[in-house]
Amino acid sequence: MPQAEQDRSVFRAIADPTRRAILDRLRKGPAPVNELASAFAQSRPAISKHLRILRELSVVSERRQGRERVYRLEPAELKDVADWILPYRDFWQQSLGNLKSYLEND
Amino acid sequence: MPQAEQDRSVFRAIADPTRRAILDRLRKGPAPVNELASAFAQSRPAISKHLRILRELSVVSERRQGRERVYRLEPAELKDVADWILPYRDFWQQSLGNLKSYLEND
DNA sequence: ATAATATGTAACCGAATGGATACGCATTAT
DNA sequence: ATAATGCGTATCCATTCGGTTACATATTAT
Repeated sequence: MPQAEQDRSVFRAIADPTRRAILDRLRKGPAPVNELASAFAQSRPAISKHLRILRELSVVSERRQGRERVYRLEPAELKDVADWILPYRDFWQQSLGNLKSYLEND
Repeated sequence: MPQAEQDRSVFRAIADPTRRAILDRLRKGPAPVNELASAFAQSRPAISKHLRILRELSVVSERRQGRERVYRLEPAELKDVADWILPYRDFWQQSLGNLKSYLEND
């Protein structure tokens, strides 16, 4: 039986906590690899692999500057996540509403 | 060297497309396992395993009803995802703004 | 009582994941 | 010209993942 078709969506990209931390860092502005890697206990090649995944999913872009590679956040693809989560918002707002009326009517 | 500490966050839960589809289905209302499983080509035990992961992360709850187990969406934990994605929204709104002014001023 | 139904779990398996180390290749410094 | 720096890639390895089939257990139907 064939495996489930590879899920190369941005949901996989943000499943890893290291990659989320990289993205969080890049929100403050572009950064070269060594700076990104210095924030983690892992080896630099490990960070390179994470960056590659983020690159391939277009969540970050890279531009060469001298011998450095400066990475920049490209959040457009993250919109898929925001769009997916959106309808669920109604649910926990509704739950909050239920709690509110429960507290008020009791 | 120890492996990365297990990421048992809801981000892992929604990384799998089958689990996202289960959650999407449950937005329409609670459902027993067989009904959930009938939507997929996979075996029922495979779905049971997905449900277990969602259960352990409190993204769904289960109540026994006769010999069925009815699963219900518990979206509170999904708020972590919504909270995480929120600051990125500013970025793509900003990008849209840049595009808009580019189009207008050219 | 027995059979059928609904579902979870155990055991197993191949592929993917995330890490490490070793190496190669540009680019910059000396 | 040579050394040092920055970073990607190749290879390897253990663990996790997502699937399967076989089985166990509880509930309902006959």
